[in-house]
Amino acid sequence: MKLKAPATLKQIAALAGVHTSTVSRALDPEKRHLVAEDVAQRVAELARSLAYRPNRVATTLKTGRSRLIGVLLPDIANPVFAPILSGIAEALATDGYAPIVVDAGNDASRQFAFVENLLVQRVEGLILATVSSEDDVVAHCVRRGLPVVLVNRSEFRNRVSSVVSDDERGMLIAVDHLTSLGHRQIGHIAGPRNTSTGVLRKEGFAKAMARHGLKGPTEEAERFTRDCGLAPARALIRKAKRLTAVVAANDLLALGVLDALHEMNLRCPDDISVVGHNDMPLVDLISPPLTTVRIEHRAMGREAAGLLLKELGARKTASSRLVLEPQLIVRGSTKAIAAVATAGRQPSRV
Amino acid sequence: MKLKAPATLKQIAALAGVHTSTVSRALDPEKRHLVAEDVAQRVAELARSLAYRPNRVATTLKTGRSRLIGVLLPDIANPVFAPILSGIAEALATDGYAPIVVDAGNDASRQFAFVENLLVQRVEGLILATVSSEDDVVAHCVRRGLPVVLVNRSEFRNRVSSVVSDDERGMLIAVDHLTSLGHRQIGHIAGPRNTSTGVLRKEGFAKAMARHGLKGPTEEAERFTRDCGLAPARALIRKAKRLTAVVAANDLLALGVLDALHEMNLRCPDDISVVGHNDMPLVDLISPPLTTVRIEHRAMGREAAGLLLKELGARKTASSRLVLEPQLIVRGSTKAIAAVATAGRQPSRV
DNA sequence: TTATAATGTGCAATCGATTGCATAGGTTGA
DNA sequence: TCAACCTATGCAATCGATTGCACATTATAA
Repeated sequence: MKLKAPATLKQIAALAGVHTSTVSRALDPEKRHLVAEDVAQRVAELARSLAYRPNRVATTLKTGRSRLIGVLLPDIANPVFAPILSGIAEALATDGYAPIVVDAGNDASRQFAFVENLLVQRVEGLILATVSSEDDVVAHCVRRGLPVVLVNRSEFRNRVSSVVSDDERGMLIAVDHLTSLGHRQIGHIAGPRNTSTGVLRKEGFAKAMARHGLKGPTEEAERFTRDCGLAPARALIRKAKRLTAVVAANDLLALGVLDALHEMNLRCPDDISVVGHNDMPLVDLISPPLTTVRIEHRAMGREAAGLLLKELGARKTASSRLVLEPQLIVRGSTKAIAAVATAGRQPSRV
Repeated sequence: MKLKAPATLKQIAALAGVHTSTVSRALDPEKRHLVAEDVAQRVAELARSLAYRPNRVATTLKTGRSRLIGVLLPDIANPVFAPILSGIAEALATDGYAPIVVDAGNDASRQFAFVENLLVQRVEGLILATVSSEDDVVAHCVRRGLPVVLVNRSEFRNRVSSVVSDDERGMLIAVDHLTSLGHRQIGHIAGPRNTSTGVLRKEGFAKAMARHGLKGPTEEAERFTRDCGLAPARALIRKAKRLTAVVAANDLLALGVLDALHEMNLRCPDDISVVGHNDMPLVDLISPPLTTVRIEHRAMGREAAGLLLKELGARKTASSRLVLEPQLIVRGSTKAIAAVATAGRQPSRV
């Protein structure tokens, strides 16, 4: 298949009877004033009638600006990334940029390969949703001077900018919600310790509990998946006999908790209340509908893209950190403790 | 921020003491034989030590091949597109291609703008998941000679290649499942009539019913969303008093049906069985777990990308149409009719 | 009127890689 | 020994747009 070749500067120049450089200037809003008004008009008219679009590839070659941004996701199939991506694409589009999306997985060496590939495409910057706490990919980009913004997760060393949810605050409102319902024996299923979200939420949980003079048991999940939530949930419930509530580090882990409860013949929320994190699609539909901490993923993506664009424009920018406010969404998986007591938790526990 | 400039052919040439053209040939597997063995070795060695990567932009400018494929999605946030995208990315990567993803919405004029934007980036082809039955974007691409493959949805005029699920068959297995459970009063919530999936599944439903000598009422949803499923579901249930099952044109609509049942104090599956379509993530988790027709979206994406790559290679290809086999996934939202009768449907309906 | 400044255009190099053509050696055969 | 032929390499144009510099023309000031 052969594309109909689009118009070039040269053709317009020939038709207008001027040099290509004049055409180039006439069509660049920043340089239009260098060109006589009548010529500019004529050229603009011609360009319009020929449906001229500058060849972005040629422009990129000359100027080094590709107007492409690489986006690395750890797992496209994870529903939280869809709105992030959507927000990124939206924000980039306003400046004529477009994202190249890569489903890079969690494996560092594969990620390197993908980053190399993106660099070959001459992306101007990277948005990473993949970082672990000490990320080599980030180090690599910093070394090469490639602008990077982290989204959703962040690094501990603040080498680059990031846009994240306030993880500690998220845990605080979750714990406050539970205590206000009378819960005191609250456990936590933490995310992997090599992710900022895993660590910060765990710390946030501990701090929030401390504010109420409480201390709750914690079990760590290996990864943020439903399956990986099952084992730690079992362990948690078995160890802490008097537990009345569990806060999970994200919704998928919360689903794992529900699986564990089911397995152990415990009811949610009658025996144990459960709180998730993210408010991903469909968690309002499960049984019981999940009480969770909502994160504005779309806004997060938008902000991350905006930040990156800003950094592309600036010569040098201090890395900044944007923290979004989470919001508690109360649904059916949490319930007042009074009810728990009368609902006869002990019997069902043997 | 400034990038450390990567190595160029010229630098390697200088170091190797040969001309750039020799370096170019030495590094191109197809042309390596034109170059003396020792020189080729030396150049390859040098290239490796400098971590040389050809500047794709320059190559594109010269050869016209960008190795980028544009992907137009109607709605990134819809969970079915994640695996499609993932499959596309995977298949493209094997040939060194990468996707540029655009969340183009359903609005035709916006879609045009996005396509223009992609053309400016010199994408070599397009994968559209957006098409409506008579799609102007397709017409536009065909006119410009841009290779296009449709995925998930197709056109009625077979102007371009497509990869879709066998929609009729999907409805057949859904209806067969229900009839085997004893259902005879089965309704259908159809998708929008400007999508192939909407129309074909509706037809498939009618045909499947006819095979059993049945005829079922149908209501059409305006769009494939949970919200848009609510109203037609209400209407359907109100009109067809003796309905015992509903087949929805996709999972989101099925969720709308569940919402409607809930609202009307009907139970699923005890009062009414519900079947969805797509088997999108998490529908196994809702209450009741959704019986649905599974489509291999990932494979669909992979095949579509493969098809496009094949067409890029060929001079001229007849448009082909790849139809994938769907599979019924039986879960908790469907139940034998006998149980329905004894479960006392009439009372709860008053 | 002449020197000076301002304005509008053109020239040509450049970004980095590719490729048809030319050519310098070297080989072969008669 | 010389023509005919290979082989390996270099030369230079090219893709399309951008941009510093130079030049020509006109406007302004003295």
